[in-house]
Amino acid sequence: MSYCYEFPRPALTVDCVVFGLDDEDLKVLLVERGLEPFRGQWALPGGFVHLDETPDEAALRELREEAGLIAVFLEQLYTFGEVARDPRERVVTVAYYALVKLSDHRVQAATDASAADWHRAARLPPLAFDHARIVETALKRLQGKVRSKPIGFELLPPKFTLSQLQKLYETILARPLDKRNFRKKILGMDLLVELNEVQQGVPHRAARLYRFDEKRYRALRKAGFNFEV
Amino acid sequence: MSYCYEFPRPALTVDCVVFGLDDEDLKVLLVERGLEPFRGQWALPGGFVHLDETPDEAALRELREEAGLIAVFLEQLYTFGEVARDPRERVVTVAYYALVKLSDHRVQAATDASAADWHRAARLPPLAFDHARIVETALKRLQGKVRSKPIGFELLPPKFTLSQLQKLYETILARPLDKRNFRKKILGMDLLVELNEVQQGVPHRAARLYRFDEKRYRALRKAGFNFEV
DNA sequence: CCAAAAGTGTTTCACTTACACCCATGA
DNA sequence: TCATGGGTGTAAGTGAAACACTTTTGG
Repeated sequence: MSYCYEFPRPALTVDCVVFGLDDEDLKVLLVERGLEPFRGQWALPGGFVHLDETPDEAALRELREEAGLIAVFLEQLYTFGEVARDPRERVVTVAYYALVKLSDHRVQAATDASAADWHRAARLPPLAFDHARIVETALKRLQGKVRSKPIGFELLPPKFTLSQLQKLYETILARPLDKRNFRKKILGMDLLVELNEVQQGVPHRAARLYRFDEKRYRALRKAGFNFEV
Repeated sequence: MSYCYEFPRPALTVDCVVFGLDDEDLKVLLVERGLEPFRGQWALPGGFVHLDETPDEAALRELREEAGLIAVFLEQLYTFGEVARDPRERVVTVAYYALVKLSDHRVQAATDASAADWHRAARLPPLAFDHARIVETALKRLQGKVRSKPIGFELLPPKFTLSQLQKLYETILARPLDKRNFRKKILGMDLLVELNEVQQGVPHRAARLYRFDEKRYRALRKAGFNFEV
């Protein structure tokens, strides 16, 4: 069976830049290509948009199929449509970026990708297609968004310390922040719940744990509050 | 002749939200549909992405063909891909927004649209497809962008008064601004060149004319300057 | 007791906001 | 001379940035 149209159509795909954060760095999830072109090279997880799904759904599905990831923060990034971005044929891709808690997800390389692994966002290997440019765009977007929306919490475990949070911002924004000013600002927003728990297993004074108060954020935002770091 | 593929493909289109500003209001360019579906209804200018052009190029081409517009500010907005957004078949559209100087462009209704006209952005007629949602998204984006980038000037004639500029921001942001503070802030940015000319043909004191200094903006931006209204 | 990170306030400066009157011009 | 918008400065408040030492804990 084949599908025929009066005019030629570009193929439509999705590609996902999945960010995770570990103790050292901001990471990006890459899969090793099993097929030509760019066989053996690293690429973003992604694939074709089916007729019965939206691009959003296609992105979620690909993340599930290629990396076993579910229920992550996902946002459309940009649509890349250079005529020659795929050497085989005309392919337009809707790019997404996603945030996952690395603490949850040890990635299992899944069915249609031969391997999936996390790479330091700051030092990625050469990527297939125009994926390097997509990652670059995603990083910029993340840097902007993380300052104006509390999406950074998607990268942390549910309970975290203020130092972890600060390090997150320092890592993503690639600049140091003042500890006292940071804590003042964050705590002043009244978005964190102070837990009666402390960090475990550290070889020094244990820090207090906090959690992000999602409901409170929604309430404040309704009342005109604007998150800004 | 027809084009056959192993798997079915969504059609890919572009749609443009073109903003213009006249003495009263922010306007959006709409075309009247000559064909089913939604025949006779207003819609955004747009059309199919050809195989030999990028979505950006397709958007520029459609603007030229449908409205006789050229060389405008154009930026990709978002890709809309709801499965049922077109009742005929699966169509994914890459939406753009554009800014034009209404002073230049009296729109000529062009070839493949039966009519094109400007409508108040705040009170649009019912639109075909999901175009109302696209316009809504474009308006929000414009409101954000106009504050963080000096794109508002694209809506004004090359020479303009500070009152015109202020009115532009008040119109787009839909809130009043303080005259003295506005002038202080804008002039303090050192982005406007004070011309030795004044407004003509007004029945009261003529205001001084300014122009936006594009080169200066690029230089300042390189040096870390951030436009913010 | 030492190393390592946690936790904590104050001052300074820049920027934002609020606010009201006189001026120039054409009709 | 009148109506209409053009043009101007100051004071108060708010938020950002700079900055260093003490505390707690495990090893």
